[in-house]
Amino acid sequence: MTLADEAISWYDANARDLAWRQPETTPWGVLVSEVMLQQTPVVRVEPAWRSWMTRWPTPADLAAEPQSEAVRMWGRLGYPRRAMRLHACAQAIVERHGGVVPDDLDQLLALPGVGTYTARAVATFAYGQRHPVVDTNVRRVVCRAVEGKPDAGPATTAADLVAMAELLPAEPARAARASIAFMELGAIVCTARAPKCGVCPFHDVCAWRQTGLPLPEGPSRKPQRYAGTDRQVRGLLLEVLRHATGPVPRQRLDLVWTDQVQRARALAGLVEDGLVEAYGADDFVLAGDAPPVERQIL
DNA sequence: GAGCCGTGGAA
DNA sequence: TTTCCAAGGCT
Repeated sequence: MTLADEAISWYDANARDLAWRQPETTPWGVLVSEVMLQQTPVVRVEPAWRSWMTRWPTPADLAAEPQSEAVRMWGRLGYPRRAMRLHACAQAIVERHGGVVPDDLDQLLALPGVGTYTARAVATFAYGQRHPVVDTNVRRVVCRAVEGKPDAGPATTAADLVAMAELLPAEPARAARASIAFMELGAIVCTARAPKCGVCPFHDVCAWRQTGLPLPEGPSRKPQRYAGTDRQVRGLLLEVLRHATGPVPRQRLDLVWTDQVQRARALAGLVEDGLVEAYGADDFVLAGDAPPVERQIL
């Protein structure tokens, strides 16, 4: 039994029954799930994914609506630029690919919000192609089981893809299964903290385990604080604009944060990113939300 | 390549 | 309370 075989057997018996894993899920559904799962836990993604797919079952459905609706529907999943890019992605799919999610890796990579991981995930999980799919879970599992190190370094690069490629079965369908199995293993067994080695299918062959589960040496990555940062302020500003039905006066936005300098910087950043638009002299809206100016003046 | 980009739940 | 972490992407 290879590592991949072990992982697949374990996955067959232990995989979570997630909504986007149903056989009827479309490539668009897979793509939406992958974007939503970027840095957001499964438990929060599931209801959002269902709502999203019900409202916009195809890329064309989403592309036909303003970006602001995508950002609203995104709700509090976090990193709302993903909603903006997913909307742009839907438009690109309509314009470049006739509304069909492409199955070519390079064409996927060219889509907004689709990077190395997501492109490979869609090509593999939606189209059954044979590609190494390396996310943070796979990196951690391979790093521990194969290399015997407690945690993978910060950089995910070509080396990670090569390492995983060497573990993949030859047959595409099985290779895809191996990738999802490694991911699942990292998500629910070989977790970042308190790994459940007792139920791990790699228990007897894990290099990390055989060397005594050494702890990570030195300080891990820098703690990325949140409180008091521009990100928090952006979040507060966007939360107001998401719930607005019309242009929001600057004075209303002034209430969310006392530091005027930081507040202005955060708002300017949102505008520059394309999430927010100035409306008239002193109002703001979610980008794409602007009512016709004529109607406003009349 | 380091830093930035949201949010919430668990330890 | 604070810290850490969650299927990354982009500059």
